[in-house]
Amino acid sequence: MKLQSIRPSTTVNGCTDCPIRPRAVCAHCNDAELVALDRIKHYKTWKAGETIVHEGAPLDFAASVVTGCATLSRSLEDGRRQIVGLLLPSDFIGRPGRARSEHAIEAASDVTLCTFRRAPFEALLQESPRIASRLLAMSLDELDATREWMLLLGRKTAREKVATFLLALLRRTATGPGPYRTDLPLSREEIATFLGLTIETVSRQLTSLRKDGVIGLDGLRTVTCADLQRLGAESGAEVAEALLP
Amino acid sequence: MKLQSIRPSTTVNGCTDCPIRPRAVCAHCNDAELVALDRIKHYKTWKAGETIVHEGAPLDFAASVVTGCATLSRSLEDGRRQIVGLLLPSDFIGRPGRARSEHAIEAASDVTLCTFRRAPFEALLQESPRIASRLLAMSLDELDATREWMLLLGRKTAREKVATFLLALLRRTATGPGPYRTDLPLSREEIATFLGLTIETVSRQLTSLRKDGVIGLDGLRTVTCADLQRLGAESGAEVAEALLP
DNA sequence: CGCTACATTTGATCCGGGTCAAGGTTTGTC
DNA sequence: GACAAACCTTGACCCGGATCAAATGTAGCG
Repeated sequence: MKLQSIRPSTTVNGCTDCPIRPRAVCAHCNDAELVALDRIKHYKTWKAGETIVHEGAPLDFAASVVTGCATLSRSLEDGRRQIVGLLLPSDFIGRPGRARSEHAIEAASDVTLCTFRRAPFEALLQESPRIASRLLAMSLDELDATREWMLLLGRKTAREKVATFLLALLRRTATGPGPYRTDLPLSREEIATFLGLTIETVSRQLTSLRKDGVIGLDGLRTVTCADLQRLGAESGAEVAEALLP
Repeated sequence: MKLQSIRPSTTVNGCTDCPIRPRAVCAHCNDAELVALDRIKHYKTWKAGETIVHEGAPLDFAASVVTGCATLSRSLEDGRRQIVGLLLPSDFIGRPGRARSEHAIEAASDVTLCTFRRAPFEALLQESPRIASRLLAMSLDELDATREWMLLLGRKTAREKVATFLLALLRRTATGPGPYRTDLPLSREEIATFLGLTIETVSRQLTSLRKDGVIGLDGLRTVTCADLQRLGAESGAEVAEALLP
C-alpha cells in the first residue's frame, strides 16, 4: 500500500514475498515466522487493466506485490476518480481487522501478488508482535507518504505535480549513478488520475519538461534524467527537514 | 491524528485521556493498562495560534486531544501550506518508532493535550499487544480518512469541498436529531488551507450555500443545517459502499 | 463609546488548467 | 504490411477559482 515517497523508504527494494521486509536484513522475521508465512502464501496474477478488488468489496487476503504495478483509487458517483496510492514490488496490501477495501485495487500492468489468506495471516499477527509492530511502522510510513501527496494535490502546479511524480519514480527505481532512467508504470491517463490533472495537461507538461531539457523521453513510456537536482527544483520541493527550531 | 471522516468513526466521542478509546466500552484496555497510562500521563495546554511541534522537529511524546482543535500541516519552501489533518477531542498524536514529526502541529484554538512521554508509552505498547493492535486499527482508519481527503483535493469543486467539510464537522459533532449546529473550529483562512482553496473562495462558497438555503450562518463561526441529506448532495458524495460486485 | 487591528465579505479582473476537437503515433492482429 | 483501435500530442477556446483591491463587519481595549 506504500505510496511513492520522495525520500528513499525503508520499505523500498525489500523482499517481495515477505510483507515484513526487507528480507535480506530481516530483523523482523525469525525463522519460525518466515516458515509460517511461507506455509500460507499463494501466488496469483492479474492482467493489465483487470480489477483486483472493487471499491467497497470484501478483501479476504493480505498480499505483497511481487511484480508489476497496481493502483488504489476512490471514485465519486459521477465517475470522477482519484488514484490514492501506487503499489509497486515489495509494497503491501491488507487491512488487519477490516473485512472490506475502501478503495478499488486495479492492475496497472500485469501484476503478480504473493497473497496470504486473511485468517491465518491475522493469526500470525497475533502470535508475532514483531510482525505486528513492523506493520504499524509501515502504516505510519504510508500515512506520511499519503499526506505528502495531499500537499501535492492541494497546492502544487501542474508542472510541479508532474516533476514530483517523475522524481519519486526515478528515486525509487534508481540504480547506481546517473543518468537515471525508468519506465513509467502508468499510462498518461493513470498519471493524470494520480495527480489530479487531465490527460492533456500531463502530456503538455511532459513535453514542456522535455523541451526545457529537464528530462528526456525515450519512447512513450521511458523517462531519463541526467540531473535529479534540476528535476527537484521543478518539483516545488518541500521544506528541508533540516530546518529544526 | 484522525482526519475528519465522512462516516461516523469508531474513534469519535471516545475517551479523551486514553489513547485506546472509547473508554466507556473499553474492551482494549484492562485495568492494568489504564493504570499504567494514568501513571505516565501529563496535561499541557497551548494558546490558539501557538505551534505545538514544528515541521521536522523532534516529537518526544504521544498524546490525546482533551479539548480544543489542532492542525497538522506541511509546507513548501515558498510558504504554500496544506493542512493534512485536523485533531479534535479524542484524536491521537504520536508515531511509535519515529523520533520526529513530518508535520507541523499547531493549536487552532486553545488546546489541552493529555501527553505521554515517549519512552514509557512505547514500553507500554511492547507489553500490551491489545493497545498496539488498537493503534494499528486507528492508523488504518486514519489512512482511509486521509485518502478520502485526497479524492476531495484532487477532484472536487470548491462548492463540494466546502460542503464536504461542513458535513464532516456536523456529522462529527451532531447530537440528537436536527436541526444540526456546530461551531467552526477553524478560521476561514485555515479552512482554505485545509481544502486547497483561497480564503476568498471559501467565503464565497459559504455565502452561496447560505443564500441557497443549504446551511445557515449564525455569526461568523456557527453553522446550522436542517437537512444533512441536502448538504450531502452538494458534497459530491462518494460511491456508496453498498455497490458490491 | 470610539478607536484600532484584524477577520471576513464582496467586486473586478486574470490566468492555469479544463474542455473540445483534430491529428499523429504506437501497438496489436490477421 | 495493412488495418483498426488505443494511446498520445497539439491547438483553440473557455471557465472556475486565484489574485488584487476595497469595503464591511467584529472583537478587543482604553
